[in-house]
Amino acid sequence: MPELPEVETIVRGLNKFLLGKKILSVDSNNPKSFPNSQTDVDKFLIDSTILSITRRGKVIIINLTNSYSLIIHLKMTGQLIYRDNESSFAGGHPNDSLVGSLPDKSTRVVVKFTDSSNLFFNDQRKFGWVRLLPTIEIPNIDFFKKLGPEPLDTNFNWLEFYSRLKKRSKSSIKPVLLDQTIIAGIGNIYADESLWMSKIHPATKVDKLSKTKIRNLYNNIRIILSFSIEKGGSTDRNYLNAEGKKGSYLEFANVFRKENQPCSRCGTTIVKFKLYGRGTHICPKEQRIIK
DNA sequence: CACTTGACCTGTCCGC
DNA sequence: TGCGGACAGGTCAAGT
Repeated sequence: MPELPEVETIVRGLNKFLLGKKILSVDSNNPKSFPNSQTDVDKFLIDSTILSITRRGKVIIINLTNSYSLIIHLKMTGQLIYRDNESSFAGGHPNDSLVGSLPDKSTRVVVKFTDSSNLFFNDQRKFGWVRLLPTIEIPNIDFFKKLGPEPLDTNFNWLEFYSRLKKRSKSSIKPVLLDQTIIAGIGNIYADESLWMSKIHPATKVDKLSKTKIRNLYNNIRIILSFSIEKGGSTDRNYLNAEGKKGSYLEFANVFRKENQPCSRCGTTIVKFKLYGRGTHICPKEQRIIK
């Protein structure tokens, strides 16, 4: 589900609400969603305080005052929703949200704070997870050790993007963009959107792309991710921000979920097909495979 | 090794 | 209305 802009939006929201809150309890009904034991919870979570909340790729990191952290991967359908008390959901337009009162049947983990506010981890498909780690060990876990650079980092320049892509010169560009070890944070929506903007067919082999094309793709990835953050991310089905509200990027999307609609640049009908198991959207006129 | 497919889950939608 | 199948924003593991 959530890609970089959605996760970034959630992290910004959590930073508004959670800093300085003290944990009263953590409960889970599914060991896959939260594998740590009650002993760990008692020892490392109860009475600790939220120090900071950050993001790396699509992973959320909640740092606690006792040198432990909660790391959270939302995968396809995960949500992290803050409620300051049970009645707070009464406000807000129904169209702004996809959830009613919490917890509900998709709730996998509940973090209660001493001021009676709650953080709910909802996850329909149970792919996502929350886990507790010593803060200092985070960079050492496999996922983070292998994770590629942040596309919006000011130190990440197009030449680095170019050299990282070249490590996969024989494979198609789309699965390379989705490979988190090459570049962090891009998922199916923003891969399709950036390839459309760059007029590149997603099945084009990396070694068929010119330096100019790759530089252009690098620029477009950064433009699209930044723009989506401004719009609060994309709500396709399940995504909600920390306040339980939708993002509006898809109203501005050019190809994702736009099949059978005209291309905004040339009017050709947008086509959807399956590529390496992922739904893929292109303008068939402008995005051609270079042989 | 590098690429590709299936598995992990639940829910919804679409066609018959 | 019921039922089967396809599909869904992500990653792994296991094939080839």
